[in-house]
Amino acid sequence: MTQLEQLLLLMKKRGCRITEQRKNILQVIVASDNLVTAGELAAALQAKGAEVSVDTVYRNLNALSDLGILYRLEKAGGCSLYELIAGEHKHYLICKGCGKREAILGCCAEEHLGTAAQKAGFVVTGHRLEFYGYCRLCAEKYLQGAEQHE
Amino acid sequence: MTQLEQLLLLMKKRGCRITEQRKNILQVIVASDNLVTAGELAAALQAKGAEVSVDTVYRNLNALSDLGILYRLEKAGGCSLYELIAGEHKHYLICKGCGKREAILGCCAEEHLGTAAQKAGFVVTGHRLEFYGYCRLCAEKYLQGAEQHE
DNA sequence: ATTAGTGCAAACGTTTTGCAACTAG
DNA sequence: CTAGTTGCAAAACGTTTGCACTAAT
Repeated sequence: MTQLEQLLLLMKKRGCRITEQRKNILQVIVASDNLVTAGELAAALQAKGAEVSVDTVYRNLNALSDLGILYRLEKAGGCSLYELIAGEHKHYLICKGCGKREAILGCCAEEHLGTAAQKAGFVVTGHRLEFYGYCRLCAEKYLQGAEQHE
Repeated sequence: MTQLEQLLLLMKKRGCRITEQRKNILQVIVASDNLVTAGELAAALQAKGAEVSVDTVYRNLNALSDLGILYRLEKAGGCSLYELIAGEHKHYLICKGCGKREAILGCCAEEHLGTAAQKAGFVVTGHRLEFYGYCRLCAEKYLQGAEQHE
């Protein structure tokens, strides 16, 4: 069973109907290394010849997020990233030059939880850790010794 | 010398003119625990009787970010948080119930850098670590044992 | 046949921009 | 004086929503 079939089955189990649009959307997500923005998704669908309106894209991304199938990661400029929750916990290197994302393994954040967070009576439901910078290719173009907190 | 005076001096040094609007904007930021959204800032300015148009607020927030005086933290729904870079490195607990932010001290992210990031030829210029959840008060309202990756 | 899902179009809220008037230096 | 800054208005952007229509079950 392919990953796509698995996802469709999961949606069906949760009471969702399987439409052509949903097949196409999930197919593109899977083909995009399980990580896309709404814009990329819409463009990929169009390139693919699959007619899916923008609002349907958003509605499905939200539905999939609500179902816990996608994880929504808000990004600069309001272009959220949507990632298939494949079970493993990931964080990203995000290139400020070309926008490329690269997953990094492991997570150092859990240790933090024991300390300040719970001490403040705060119930932590999730977290987010991203590194910003320049990938190998973009570093050549942009390197000027500048360093910013971001 | 107050923090406000320091900031104004810093802007002047960078070739910026000191206007009434800028004084007011910086004053509100300092008074807001060095952390505001554009919306909060505009509201606080109005409440204060300082007439500053929205676009001026945004232009200045961006200018201050470009100058490296403010750090812009993008948030869900496009309501960015702007934080004075006071030298110290901070991360936040962000309440999904009331939107309250609470700073947490220390940072575990640096250790991560040595590993995957640089190994991938990635030049890291900054990072971001936030914890999401519910503060003591909101936890009472929202607690249903639900846990989401976010 | 029933109801979830779709496309259209129009709206939303945040943020950005062109332009003419203003003002700090 | 003059370049930087402002306010206005209008637009851009990503995203959401109401509605009638379509299609999956």
